[in-house]
Amino acid sequence: MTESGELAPDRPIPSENHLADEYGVARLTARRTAQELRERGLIVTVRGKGSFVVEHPPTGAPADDEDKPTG
Amino acid sequence: MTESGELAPDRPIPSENHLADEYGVARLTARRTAQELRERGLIVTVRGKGSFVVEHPPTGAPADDEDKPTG
Amino acid sequence: MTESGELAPDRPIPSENHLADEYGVARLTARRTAQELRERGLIVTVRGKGSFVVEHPPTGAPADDEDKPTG
Amino acid sequence: MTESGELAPDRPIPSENHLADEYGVARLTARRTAQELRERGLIVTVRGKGSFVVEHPPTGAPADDEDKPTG
DNA sequence: GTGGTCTAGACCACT
DNA sequence: GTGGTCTAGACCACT
Repeated sequence: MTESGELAPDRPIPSENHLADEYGVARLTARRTAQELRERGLIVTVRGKGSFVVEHPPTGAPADDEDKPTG
Repeated sequence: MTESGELAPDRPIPSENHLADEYGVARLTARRTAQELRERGLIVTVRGKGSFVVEHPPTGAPADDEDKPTG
Repeated sequence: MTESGELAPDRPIPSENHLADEYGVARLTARRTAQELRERGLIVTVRGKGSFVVEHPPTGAPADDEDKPTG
Repeated sequence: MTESGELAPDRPIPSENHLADEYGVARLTARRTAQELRERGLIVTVRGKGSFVVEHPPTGAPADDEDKPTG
């Protein structure tokens, strides 16, 4: 999983500035990408620290969409 | 008034380092909190000594917002 | 008035990142400088836009230090 | 020169807090030690960064004691 | 051993 | 692509 520059668990992903710089995109674009990964549960973000790959990502239940069943 | 962890007049509040440690935040964040208490007149800060609770804090007139009524 | 690098009214001053880079200081330090100019009424700051020189700055009456003479 | 835990050129020396912790002395004591090394030209200190060992320390001319001869 | 201020660098809110 | 705020951690001023 880490052979071709992919991300490893418990390692910080490159910062928003770095990603923006690296891929020649706007910081907002980098931010949106991180936001999407976060919503999918693939990374967790800590203010002032960075974003980190989660070890066991969920298989399809984003935090914001979950619906507690009444029964 | 001091039974449940509340602050007592003329007693130093926990230091910035202690508060940062206690609440798991950076020292700068703890400093900002102290700064707010200072602006509200609730504590006074002495360099090299600590911050102290004032005995008779203002009842609702922060330095920048005060409005002297005419009547 | 703008010949030797001085600031012009209604023009943004260099960004915090630029100033930090220019003078070799941390961004927080550049921010503190801007904060002082703001408190003196020399610039106004708009989030996401920048800081701008005011046209008619106060002539010497900072909010906290002003002393109305009786005579 | 680096065999028994001694300091290496261009490497930061342990911080004041670390030294104080390591040797069980007060921070003030650690600070005074660093100050003496600084006065002897053995280390240079950068605010917010740390103190660094100089490569070619002077052989006996501390910065504060030097006397410019008039002749 | 406290509060004061700095470096470095991260994400956040907004335009 | 700006200003806002945070983490982490260094030395400084003072008592």
